[in-house]
Order: sequence, then structure tokens, then C-alpha cells
Amino acid sequence: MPRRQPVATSRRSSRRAPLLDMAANLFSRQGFAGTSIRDISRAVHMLPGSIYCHFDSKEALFLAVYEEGVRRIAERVHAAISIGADPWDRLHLACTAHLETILDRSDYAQVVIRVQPHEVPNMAAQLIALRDGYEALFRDLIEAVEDIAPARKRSFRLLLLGAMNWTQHWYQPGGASPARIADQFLALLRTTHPPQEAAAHGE
Amino acid sequence: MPRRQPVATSRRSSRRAPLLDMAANLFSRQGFAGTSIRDISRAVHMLPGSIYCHFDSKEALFLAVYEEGVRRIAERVHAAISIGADPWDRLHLACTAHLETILDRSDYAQVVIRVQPHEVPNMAAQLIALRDGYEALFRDLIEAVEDIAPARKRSFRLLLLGAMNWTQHWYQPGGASPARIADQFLALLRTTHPPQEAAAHGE
Amino acid sequence: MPRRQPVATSRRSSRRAPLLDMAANLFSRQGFAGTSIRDISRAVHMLPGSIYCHFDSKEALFLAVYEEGVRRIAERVHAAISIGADPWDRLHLACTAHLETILDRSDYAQVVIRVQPHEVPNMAAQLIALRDGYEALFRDLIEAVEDIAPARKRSFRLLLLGAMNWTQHWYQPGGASPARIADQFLALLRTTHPPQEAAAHGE
Amino acid sequence: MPRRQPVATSRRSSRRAPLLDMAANLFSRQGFAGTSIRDISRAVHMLPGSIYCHFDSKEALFLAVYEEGVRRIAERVHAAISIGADPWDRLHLACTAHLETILDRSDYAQVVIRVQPHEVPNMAAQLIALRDGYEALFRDLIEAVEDIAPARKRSFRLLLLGAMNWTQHWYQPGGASPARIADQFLALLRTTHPPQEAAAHGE
DNA sequence: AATGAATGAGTATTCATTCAT
DNA sequence: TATGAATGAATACTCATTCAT
Repeated sequence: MPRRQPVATSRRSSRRAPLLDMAANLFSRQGFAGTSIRDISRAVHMLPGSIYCHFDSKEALFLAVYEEGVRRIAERVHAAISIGADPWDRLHLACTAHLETILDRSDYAQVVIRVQPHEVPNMAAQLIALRDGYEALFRDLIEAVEDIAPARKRSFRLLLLGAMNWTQHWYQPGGASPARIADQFLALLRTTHPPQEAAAHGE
Repeated sequence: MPRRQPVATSRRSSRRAPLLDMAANLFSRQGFAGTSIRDISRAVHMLPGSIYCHFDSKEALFLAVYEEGVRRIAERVHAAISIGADPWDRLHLACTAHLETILDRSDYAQVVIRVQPHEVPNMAAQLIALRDGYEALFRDLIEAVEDIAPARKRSFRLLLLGAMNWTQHWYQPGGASPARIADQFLALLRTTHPPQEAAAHGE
Repeated sequence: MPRRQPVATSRRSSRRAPLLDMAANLFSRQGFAGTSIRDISRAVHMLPGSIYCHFDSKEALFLAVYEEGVRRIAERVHAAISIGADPWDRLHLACTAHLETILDRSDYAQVVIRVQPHEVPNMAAQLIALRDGYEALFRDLIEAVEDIAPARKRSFRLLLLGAMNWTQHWYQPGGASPARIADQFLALLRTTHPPQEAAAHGE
Repeated sequence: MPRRQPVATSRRSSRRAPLLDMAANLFSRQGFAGTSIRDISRAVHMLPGSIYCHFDSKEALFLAVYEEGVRRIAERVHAAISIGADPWDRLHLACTAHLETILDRSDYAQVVIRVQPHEVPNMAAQLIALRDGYEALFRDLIEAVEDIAPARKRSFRLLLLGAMNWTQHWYQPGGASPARIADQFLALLRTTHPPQEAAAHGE
């Protein structure tokens, strides 16, 4: 597991990291259009113009946040699945890591789920590419699960990812934990195929 | 089935309806913060100020769109389930109607799914109440399905609705139809419990 | 001679005319880039944003000033030459009117001479077309003067117009009047060819 | 004739010369207000702040360009007239050199013609003094031409210099050469006075 | 001599909204 | 019901300049 730099940059200006953090926080709560450069600069005790020392535009700043967000979820999910061997286990671990990251851990990751690429002028293509890169991971994980019929793998993936990503709309810190939600979702999708006491995953 | 007014209002000015339509269209594509009163007024060949003859504020206009959106999905779903008797059938019909409405039929309905209540200043509570009112319908439908274990009904609902609402992010008119998507999603959730006698809605 | 409207517009908002006047004044003294919307709005006791009730952009405002400027010189020159019959007389009258307008009478006209079309983003073509339209007048006047050799008419025109337009750089209200300057310039160019019978427009 | 340093300065930093060149280029095309320190620094691959290692302010940088511009035209004109003896010849040579320099040779010289002194805050007096110093040269050359009536020398100079300086507005590299333009302008002004039969300066 | 970051004021323009007509 | 003009604050971004390194 690689040692990770503070925030995607080794040790630039000490104010770049908090700036990016605050941007992530505000974008995750208010979206792209709903967050102004002034909002961000105020929160980080800079002048609006000073932000442009670090990023060329609001879109570029957003892209940096999004990239970091994708990096963070991907990293956590990769780390999580590395401890499992069985395909269902690995999928389960991935879902737990995914939900934990987007619900509790990281404003960056929340941005990735919450902000739709085409809300961000001139950045849609790049954002979609980043997100697709991440989602390919789930494609692979689901591919490896033998007792999902091949014809259903695509809708399985869309159902599962959609349901997980939508949790942002109703999740509340007090309630069921992200891990519990992952359990419940997979239970609904798994019990289907392999009654778990019996001969394992033979459909 | 109730005769429906042109646009949720009896028969006010002839320009109110297109105004609301255009607002729905723009809000559904650009979100609340991303759509300006000027955008709307331009699209409907009015002056910005003239919009205030019909609505007190941007938020009030949005609320009207949202209300109409909820009304429209609810109406379609109610109409759809009325032709089914079996709980699974009724759920299936509801899902199809839900997906058809938010994916193909109505900008109004799309707004309801796309715009998060708390993006809209001072309106979150009302919007959430409206949405919850609609979602209660699914709670009832799921309640009636006996072969979902009671303890799982909540997560079943959240999984199903989340997955359906998320389709907006990947749905494309050329691909699988909303009805087909509904089939596929329910197939994944149903085969689970009782492939009992025979495949009713079998894939 | 046609009755002329206050400022290119019949009777729109009472604040549009002074706005255009002030813009003409500032553009004529500070150029396009050197004049800000704030400068103009301050001078006319408006808020910067209010200017956009009247013009879509700084460039559009400038174009309106420029058009009016061309209109004004052209009008004055046309009026002046209408009282002459002899080609030299007509040219002389035109030069006097041209110089009087760009030196003393009109900020609008001064803008036309002072601001180079390509200083104004996205407007160069339109501005050049307007200016060329006006200068065609001098082409015709010079065409009619028989004792300028045809091969020299082009350079005659460029010399004369260039010298006149450059007066803005050195003219001072106290010194030689625009009419006197016109006399002197034409004397230098006329004595050349035909000091024929007697001095018509004596120096 | 003095040996000339690379760029008006003995042999400072190797980056000062390209900086000044680029500034001349940009000022000549975009004027003073239309050119930013950032434009210049970008073009010369420096950071904006680094320019202040070489010049105290934007105005000081401009002044350096302007001085160099005046130096360059004056130098070329001096060199040109040194090979002529007859006053008309010398004037002709000066005009050719002047036009060649401001039209084809030097961004520096173009700045002198293009930018009006009072566009540059707090520098007008110095710039005017520099320009006047140069123009005095033409005063002397015209003074020496005997067949221009003394009373007309001033307007002759203003006409000639104005027409030449204005060429910047219409000159195009493909068309008549600067030397040809000088010929044509002087032909218009000369044929006047000296009935050409007399041997003299047969062109 | 040059950098990288920052400043504070300023850039053109857009925002939702108001109001007399 | 709608307009046209205006407001005052906000929008993203750029300006010339400074300063510690």
C-alpha cells in the first residue's frame, strides 16, 4: 500500500492543501454552480484572486478535487479488496469501502458521486473518463462472481452502483452504518442465488 | 382517472403554462443554481421582471415545478398500478411507470429526481415533504409483497428506489427502454426469494 | 438638412443619451481599452450593471458610439459640400467640415478618428466597414477634381486624410482654427498643379 | 557615429533585451492599456513579478521601449540623410527612412507612432519631449528647403509628418513599399513649387 | 535575477429582484 | 399582465505590484 502524499501534491504552498480541502467540502455540499470562488476563498481566508495562484479557473480547481476524489475512493476500495479472495467477499468488501468513503470519510469522494459531470462547463468529458475508470473496477469485481448470470451482470452493476450512490440522498450519520448498508444491499442481491448454508455459490 | 388541468393550475394566463414548462426543462437539465431567471425568461420570450407577475421568487417557481413533477409521477404510477392485483405485479408496474416518467416523459418529474432539496434555499423542508409523500407509495407497495422479509423491506425500498433514480446518470434514449430496465432490476431482486411456481414476469 | 434626433434614438430612456454622450467623451480621450464600464457608469451616475440595460456589452456600446460618430461627420460633410459646385471648392469645404467635426465639435467623431478598429475585440470588421463607408466620400470628391493626375488620386487621398486625421495629435484649441488648417493643407497641395488665373481660396 | 549597444543598455542581464523586444512588439500591436504585464511576461517566459527586477513599473518599461524607439528612428534617419547634400534630397531620404522604420523595421519605432503620450499615466511629458526631439529633425530639414515659403513651413511639416504617421492605419506589407509611399507623398508636395524643367533634382 | 505566492483593487458581466408605467 | 429600466450585490477572473525566498 503506497504512502500517500497530503493532497495529491508533494509539498507545494502550505495553503494549497487546505484550499483544495475546503473546495471539496463546499462542492460536495453545494454542487458546482452553487459554490462560488468567493465562498471558497472566504472559507480558507484568502482573497478570491489568490485562488488563481493555484488554479487557472474554477473548473480547473473542481477537476483537481474530482481527480483527488476518484483517487481516494479507488485507493480505499483497492486496499479493501486486497484482503479478500472469494469473489463475493471481494465485492462485499468493495461495497463497504465505497460506501464508507462516500458517506463518511471524504468530501472529495462525495464530490465524485454528487456532482454530475455535465454541470461543469467544458469538463464533462474528463470527469466522465475519471468516473468510468473507477467504475470499471466494479465491472471486474462483478465479472468474477460466477453465480451472477452473464446476461445480468450489466444490470446487476447498474443496480448496485446506483443504489449505493443514491445513499447520499438519505444517509444520516446516526442511522445504519455504511458497512451495514452494504450488508443489507448485498443480502438482497445475494440470497437470491446461493442459499448460503448449502453448496456455496453453485447457482 | 382524473381529468388533468393544463398545468396544475386552473386557467390562469396563457403564458404561465409555457413558463412553467420551460422552467421544468431548464431546471431538469441545469439544476437550480445553474438556471437563472434570465435563462428561463429568455427561453419563454419574456422579460425577467415579467416572471414575477406569476411567481414571487425563483424558489417559488421552482417549488411549483417540483410540485407538478411529484403530481405527474404519482399520477402515472397510480394509474399504472390500478390495473394490477398481485403485489409483485403492482410493484413491477409502479417501477415501470416511475422509470418511464423520469427518463422519457416529463421534465417536471426529472426535476424531482435530479435536484436535491437542499440545493434550494429555504425550500428544503417542503421539497422533502413532497418527495416523501410520493415515496410512501412505494413503501406501501413493498409492504404488500409478502415474500420480502419484513426486516428487509426498508433496505429493499432504498435499494430499488436508489437504483431507479440513479438511472438518470446513465440512461440513454437509444439503449434499453425504461420498461426493460424495470424488468431487469426486479428480476435481480425477485428471483432471490421465490422462483416459486413459475416465472410470472420472467425475464 | 434633416432635423436630427437627440442621439440616434428617438426618445428611449432619458438616460440612454447622456450615457452614450459620456461614453463618446471617455472613449475619445482614453481609447477603448483605457476606458472602463465603471468609468462611464460613474460619470453618468449609474451603476455599472445598469449600463447593460442599454447595451449588451462594452463592445456594443462602443459600436453605437462609433456609428453615431460616423453619422455625425458624414452628415456635417455632406451638408458642407452641398453649397459648393466647383470640385476644388467642394473638397475644400469637405476638409473644413471634417476638421471642424473631429477637432472641435464632436466627441463621437473624435472616437472614429482616434480609436483603431482592431483595438476593439470582435468589432474590427464592422468598424472598418463604417469608416470605409465614410472615406468613400473623399474618394468621390477627389475623383471629381480634374487637375489631380488620375495616377496620383489615391496617394493624394491618403496624404490628405492622413494629415487631417493626425491633427488630433497636435491640435490645440487656442491655435490655428480647423478651417485655417484646412486652408493651409489644401494650399500646399493645390498650388502644385494650377496656380492658374488667380487664387480662389486664398491662403 | 557611435557604436551601438545591443539594446540601449550596456550589457545587463541576457533576458532584458528579449523582454524589451517583446514589450515593444506587444505595445505596438495592442497599445499601452491593452497590453498587460502578464501578456509580456508570458510571451517572454517569465513570471510577472520578475519583470520588476528590470523595470520599476509598467510605465517605466514603456518609457524604455519608447526611448529606444525614438533612438532607432532617429538613428536611421540620420544615417539616411548623411548621404544626401541637396535639401530636397535630404528630406526625401529622411521620409523614406522614417516610413521604412515605422512600417517594416521596428516594433520600437511603431510604438512611438502608435501610442499617444497621454495614454500613459504620468509619462506624457517625457514621451512628448522625446517625440518632439525627433520631430525637430524634420523641422530642420524643411527649414533648409528654400522653395517652401517660410510661412508654409510649419503646415508643410505637420501635413507631411501627419500623413506619414497615419500610414500605419492603412499600410499593408503586400502593397506599395514605404519608399514608394515616400516618393508619392513628396511628389504631391514638390511638383508644386519647382517647375521641374530646371535641371536640379530630377528624380 | 528570478520565483511563487499573495495582495487589493479593478475587469466586464450577470444575479434575483423591484417598481413606475 | 407585462414592460423597460434600474438596483445592489455577486459572478469569475485579471490587474499591477510586492515580498520573502
